[in-house]
Amino acid sequence: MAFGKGDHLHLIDGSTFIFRAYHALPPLTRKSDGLPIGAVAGFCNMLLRYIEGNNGGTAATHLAVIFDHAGKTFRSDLYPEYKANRPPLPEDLRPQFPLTREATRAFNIACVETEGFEADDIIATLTKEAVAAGGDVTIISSDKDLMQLVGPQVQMWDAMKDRRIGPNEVVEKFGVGPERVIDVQSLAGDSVDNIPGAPGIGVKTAALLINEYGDLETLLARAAEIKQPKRRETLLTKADQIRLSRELVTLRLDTPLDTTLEDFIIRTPEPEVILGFLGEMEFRTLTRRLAEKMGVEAPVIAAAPASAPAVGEAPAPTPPEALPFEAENYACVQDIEALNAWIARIYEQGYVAVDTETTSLDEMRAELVGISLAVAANDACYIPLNHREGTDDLFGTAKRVEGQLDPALALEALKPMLEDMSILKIGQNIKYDAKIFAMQGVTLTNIDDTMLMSYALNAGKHNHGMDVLSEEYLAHKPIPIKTLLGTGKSARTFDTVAIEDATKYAGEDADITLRLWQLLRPRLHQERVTTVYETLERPLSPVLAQMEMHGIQVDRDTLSRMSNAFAQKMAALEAEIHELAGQEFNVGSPKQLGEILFDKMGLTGGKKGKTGAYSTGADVLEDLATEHELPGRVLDWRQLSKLKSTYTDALQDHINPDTGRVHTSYVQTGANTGRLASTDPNLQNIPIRTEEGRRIREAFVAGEGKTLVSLDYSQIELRILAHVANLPAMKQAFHDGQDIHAMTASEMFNVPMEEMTPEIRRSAKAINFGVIYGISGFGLARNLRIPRSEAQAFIDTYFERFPGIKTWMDETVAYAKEHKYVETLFGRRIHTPEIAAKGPAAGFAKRGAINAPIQGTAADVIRRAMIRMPEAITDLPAKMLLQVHDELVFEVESSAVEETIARVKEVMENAAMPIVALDVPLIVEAGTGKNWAEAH
DNA sequence: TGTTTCACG
DNA sequence: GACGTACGTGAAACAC
Repeated sequence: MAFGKGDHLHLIDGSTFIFRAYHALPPLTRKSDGLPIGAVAGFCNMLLRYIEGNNGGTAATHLAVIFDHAGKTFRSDLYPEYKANRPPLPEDLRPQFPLTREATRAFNIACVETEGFEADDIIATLTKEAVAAGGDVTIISSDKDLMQLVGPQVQMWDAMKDRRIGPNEVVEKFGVGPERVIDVQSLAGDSVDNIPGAPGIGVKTAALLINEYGDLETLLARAAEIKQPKRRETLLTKADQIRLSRELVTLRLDTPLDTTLEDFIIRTPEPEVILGFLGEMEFRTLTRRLAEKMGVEAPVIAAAPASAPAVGEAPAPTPPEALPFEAENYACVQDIEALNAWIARIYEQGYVAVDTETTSLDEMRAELVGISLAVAANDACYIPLNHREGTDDLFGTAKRVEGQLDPALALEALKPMLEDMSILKIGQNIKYDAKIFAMQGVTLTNIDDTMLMSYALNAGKHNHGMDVLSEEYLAHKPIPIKTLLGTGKSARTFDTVAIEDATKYAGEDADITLRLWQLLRPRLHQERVTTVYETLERPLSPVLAQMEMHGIQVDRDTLSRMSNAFAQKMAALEAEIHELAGQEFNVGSPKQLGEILFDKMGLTGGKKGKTGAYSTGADVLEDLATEHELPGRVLDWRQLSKLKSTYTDALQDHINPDTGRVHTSYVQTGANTGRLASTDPNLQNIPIRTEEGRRIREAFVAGEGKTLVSLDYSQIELRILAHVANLPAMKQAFHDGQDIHAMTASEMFNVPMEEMTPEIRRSAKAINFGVIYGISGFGLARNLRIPRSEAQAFIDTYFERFPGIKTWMDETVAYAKEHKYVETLFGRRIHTPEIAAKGPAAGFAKRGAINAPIQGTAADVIRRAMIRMPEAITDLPAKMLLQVHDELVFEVESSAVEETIARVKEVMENAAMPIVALDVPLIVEAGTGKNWAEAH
């Protein structure tokens, strides 16, 4: 295809990139052989940033990087002094030039240079060609010499300053439009390039003259008319010099080239090639970043020096030494000199394990008691800040323990290090510590989290708390916190722990964290889950921290009124139940209820399980409701009891007195599939399915002048199923925007869509969900309350009509059996150690293996959306507050609701891209209101 | 501390 | 052939 109208050529001025990179970065050298590579690193970084969208807001169809050729150019022949007073090339830059060419080619970008010409001439020639062909051009450079090329089809883009250069910017710079830039430059000359111009005339005067006379030739011809004697004299006597200058500054439009515009068509980089090159250069961060971008595993690169990691580079952990723990080795930091010495050591090393000790697990109410740091095994310290004497006086003001650093002073000293992007802060569940620090005005940046590493590595194998990890990986049982604080009613808070004990405990926590990091970091690579950790875990942690700290406003009065109403209704029901039972008993006790129902009243039903107690679950009571009035009343009572105790009562206790809001905690490692869990309180199970329960959502409100906006994925798990199991009929239905359950029903029962009844649709819906859960005849039968044989017949029909399902399920189970794990589309691994089990456990493991890739992929999708969200809405008065698996809730200034919805939708619907291109569209639906009931 | 129940996706 | 069973969570109350 010939280059032409509609095409857009981007020309990157390679020299600008190289010099900028060289001067912007410290003189980095390759670890293995000392080769200077700072400019190459910066160059690659800039190319990557360009690829990531720092391109002037215009997408290129064609792209090339243009370089200056080494050696003399035709300009030196014209004027030997041309560029003669340039400073010599730095020694360590010269060997990097060929490497930048190699880098460009490794990115699969065309690379152009021509002997005897400058990059600017090539750019000019290519620009002319592209314009003649009817295309558009963006020149990525800030070089003023290129401004003469700007025109209706040609713009420049200053990538460093993120600034477009069009005709207006040219006028700003030269006082004339692009077409007269050459004339002005010819007069004004250029000291950097050593172009003589007209002595005594600068850009200002030159522009003045050109604007007055129209162009350079006219000016020179009519120079005698100029009033100012000096200017007149100069123009008359230096006309030759000015014309020479014009030749020097005029870019050549006829540079010989052995490539054509078509050669510059955009090409995707080959992962092996570009990652190979970056690996060879030993650019670890860049390799990782690009590998993530391309959705492939980064190759392992030799360890970087532990002493001086490059900016933004996560240093490679040194191999762990199986040293026994020596708690008595931990230092207690009690003066500023000692603290500063630790900070200096951390700067030297480039990374540190951090842990905070506080008075509460609720970060929003916790007070900072102390901080521990570890730089190596057995090399840790504890900084006590707010330890108090154990005994409160009558006013609750216990005395501060002597010999502690002033907290403000200590934090002031630590803050620069904690906020320094070049120092890696390692934590175990570091979201907690980040929030504690945030309350102190310190923003923890550049973090690693051993808990999240374990989650990426081991989801499904074991939990990821420090105790488990320490025993699993370090064969060391940490000091139980119980031994310091006690349990139950007599439990103390950490601030009353003796500093000596606290030092051992806190020092150990930091020590363990550091050792875990040393072990787990390299395993991410070995187990091929670096991408999961880097793209789905590490960046989510700060996003969650922000959401949790914002919290959501909850109206206490609304809840309180509901509680009272529920209490009254419950009392009435209770009396009725006792009446029906003929005796008083604890309605909330399943055991007592079972005895009343089955022993006393003789209703039919069975015992259950190891405890031998009657089962009185909702399904059982619903069946019994046809025989007797009592079970129905109990169901009503239970519903109210649940709503009151779990929601209307408990939520009030969770309203933070300072903020008036409820701050949940998301557990990133809570669900093996990649889903989040929400605790203290759980805001992911606020009622909605019954009208009475749904009203609890009315208590979740937007602030003054704000609106709650809820956006949720429509049928995301079924869409993912359609994609992974490759179900053409279902994919088509999603493309057509059909009612998916009705479509399934129509397909299964041969009922035309127009004749669909709610009853048939309901069955199909149950089967659709059943499939996601690893369908079984028994389960479906119970759910639909139909005979098992009938349920099995449904399933058989389903598998017949959607043949991809069975194949996919079998393949998935086989994969799990072979690998002992399954994967989401994004590479998240969920281990299935039980898959080989015999007996009932086998069924569980099978269904889990089938469900995990679907639920997990959906979880990955919304995670990706959440990670991108802060930047997408950064300029809007909108805050992301809650996540409920397939729903995100925002609080937005009412005037910005529409814009927010548009932006959020965009991010959510495209969240799988570019790593995964689903065969079905992801659709997001939005709702708004003053409260969550209205918004959902 | 373990079990049962039930709220959500 | 029997086992038992829909997937993933958290919180509250009861029972021991």
